[in-house]
Amino acid sequence: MKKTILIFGLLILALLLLFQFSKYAVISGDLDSEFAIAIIAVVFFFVGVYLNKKSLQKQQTASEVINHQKIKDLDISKREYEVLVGISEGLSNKEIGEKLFVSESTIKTHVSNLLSKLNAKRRTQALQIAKDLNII
Amino acid sequence: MKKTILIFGLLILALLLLFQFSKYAVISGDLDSEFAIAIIAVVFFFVGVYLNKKSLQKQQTASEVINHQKIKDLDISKREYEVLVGISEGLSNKEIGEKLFVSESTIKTHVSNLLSKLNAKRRTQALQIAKDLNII
DNA sequence: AGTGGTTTGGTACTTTAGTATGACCTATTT
DNA sequence: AAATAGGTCATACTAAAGTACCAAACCACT
Repeated sequence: MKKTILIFGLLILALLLLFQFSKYAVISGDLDSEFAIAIIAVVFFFVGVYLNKKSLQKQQTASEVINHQKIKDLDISKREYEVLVGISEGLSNKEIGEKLFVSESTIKTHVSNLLSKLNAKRRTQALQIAKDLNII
Repeated sequence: MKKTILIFGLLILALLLLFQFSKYAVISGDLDSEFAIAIIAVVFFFVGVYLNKKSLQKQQTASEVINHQKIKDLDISKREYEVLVGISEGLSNKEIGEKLFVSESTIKTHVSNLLSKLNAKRRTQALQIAKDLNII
């Protein structure tokens, strides 16, 4: 938040400087007035694009970026998370085992632990919960 | 696509008119030059915001709106789709049956048909495929 | 060197999921 | 009226998924 305010302040300052600079450049005859206006138009156009992108980005991060902190809070280990990813790819326990080079038994253990940590009864429910928590 | 080009054309035209108008307004003394520049800056700022929003919207609609046509193409019936939604909510066959007021057997039939229509081996894979096709 | 957490893996078991098949009912279409 | 498509349900079966419990190996850390 503080960072945002700082960036905004600097931006406004820069724009005012550009404004004043182009005004004096035109007065002193170094710059064509139409050209100066065109520069200002282009600059403000991109400022609009930039600010809009920034504000939209923030809305997205809330629902699309995975929440690593939540994973830690739930005590989900790296291996368990890899298994969760395998589940989300629609793989069977056997296929996940082949992907991670371990036995199906191991995957079953991980899945079972994962389900209790996510408070889910089935792998499909685990997916739904994981999506809700933005950890997948 | 044609609509987009039309809007862009009209936009550029309007901007050029604004440009010319403000220039003559300044020359004729009806308008202060700094004020005119400020108007242009503001207008271009919002043009930037608008265009950016438009372009980002299109990227989202492609991946977030469900594709009803695809559902028809895959011959997925209303009931089967309801079952698919149940699966995506992490429900068991029995729970889906209770939700839709039919027996578990019926759900099993629907699921089985759904899997073959989606070319999936498991319900989790069906979810992954359904998301890929934007039908869920 | 021992402790704790993770990973691995097995056995034995219960529960869901999924397949195959057949049957019946009901709209809709031909 | 007969065919068609969708929905319903059952039985019987196979295949996954999931639970419980145990045990060994590994790594990081003190």
